[in-house]
Amino acid sequence: MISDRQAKEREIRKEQILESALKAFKTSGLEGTTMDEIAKHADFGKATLYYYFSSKEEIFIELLNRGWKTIWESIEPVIHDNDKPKDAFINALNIIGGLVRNNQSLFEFLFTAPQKSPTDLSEGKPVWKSYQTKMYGVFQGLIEEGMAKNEFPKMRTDLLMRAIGGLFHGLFFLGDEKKPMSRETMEEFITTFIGNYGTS
Amino acid sequence: MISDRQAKEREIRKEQILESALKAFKTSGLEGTTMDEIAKHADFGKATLYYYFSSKEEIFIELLNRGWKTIWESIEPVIHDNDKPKDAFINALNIIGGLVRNNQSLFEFLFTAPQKSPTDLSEGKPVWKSYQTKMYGVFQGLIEEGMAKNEFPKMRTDLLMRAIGGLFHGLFFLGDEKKPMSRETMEEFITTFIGNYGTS
DNA sequence: TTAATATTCGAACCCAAATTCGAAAATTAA
DNA sequence: TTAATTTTCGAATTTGGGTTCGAATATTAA
Repeated sequence: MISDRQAKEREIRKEQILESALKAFKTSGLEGTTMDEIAKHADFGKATLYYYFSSKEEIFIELLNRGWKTIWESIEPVIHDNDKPKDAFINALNIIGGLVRNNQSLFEFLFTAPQKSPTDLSEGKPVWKSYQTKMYGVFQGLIEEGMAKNEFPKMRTDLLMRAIGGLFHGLFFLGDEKKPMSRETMEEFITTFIGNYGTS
Repeated sequence: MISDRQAKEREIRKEQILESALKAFKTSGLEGTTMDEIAKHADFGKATLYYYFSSKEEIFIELLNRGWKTIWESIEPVIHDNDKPKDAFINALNIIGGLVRNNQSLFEFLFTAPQKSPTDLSEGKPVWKSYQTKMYGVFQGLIEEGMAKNEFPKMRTDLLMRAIGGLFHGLFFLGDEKKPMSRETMEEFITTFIGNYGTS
């Protein structure tokens, strides 16, 4: 037995825990955060966390899964709305930029944490990885089309990917201030570096 | 009493340990690496590590100190060898690129690890931080000069710094392959994105 | 060869943090 | 109101991993 409302409340509590984990991550890093810390933020007893998640790892996996799902579902529908690959590409970046702006901590976690996860003991690729892979695939495709149409400078696709990825990452996550970056600023930067988008 | 050769041997063993720590870091991340792991790589007993370093933290601090010192000392002498700030800037990047190419793991550690160090319990800024600060200062100066001379696109200095930093980072450290990047490729990329360096 | 010193390491020790237990409290169903 | 179920958490328990101890072993000095 489990009423509809109950399920909803349970979900809310899960989210509360996830947010708390994020706060903790922001100050203590991935390995550094403790269950106590999370519990404190969430205003639950430590033991209660285990009623909702089976382990600390599961909490972070869940954050990754939800986060990457969000990214993918925001990107996917608009990816083919443009004739020009470069437009599609920049739109997609802008969308992600919007998400980041809305929840800086979450996306910093998404883009930073999975680098060195000793978390690879689990079976099979985790869900979030597949979203990430799909996204990279789309971007790579757009770049290749874009190059074919001379909308991008011609260079090794993977390297251009890296460059743009690094650029994006630098804009949002480097530096001390970590102030959110306006859409205009970001767009200006990306286009400045990538080429003359919008000035045709 | 401690003979000259003895001191030298001791230094060699320290380096052996530092290298091992780096290997361990590469697979397990900063918090993830254990003293056992390091000891295994270094082919020493765990306890022996404490004969050479007083703690695990000290090992990584030492890596940071030596690494950033190397960077600074490679950059510093050539930073004023050019009339054009942009030339100086790109030269400096190339120099760092060369270092990275030579010891990818070390520099990945240098540029990645210090993000979230719960290691800030120690007294005063660590030595490496000062080198890092000096380096950023120099780069910032070059960018400002460069902008004044219209060698760089005019935009907020700090943002341009981030962008270039991200670009660099992306080129060397993003992607799965992590193949070293040739000087030519890197130079081509940086100049493609930053402007028309070399094609004047 | 012997004494002093430097180096190594297996075996504790210790502690922080993840996880589990068992029982209370709160909520829902009857 | 009572029984069943869901939720909470304080108090163990366990575990992994950093650090220390004390005794060997190796090296250097005399």
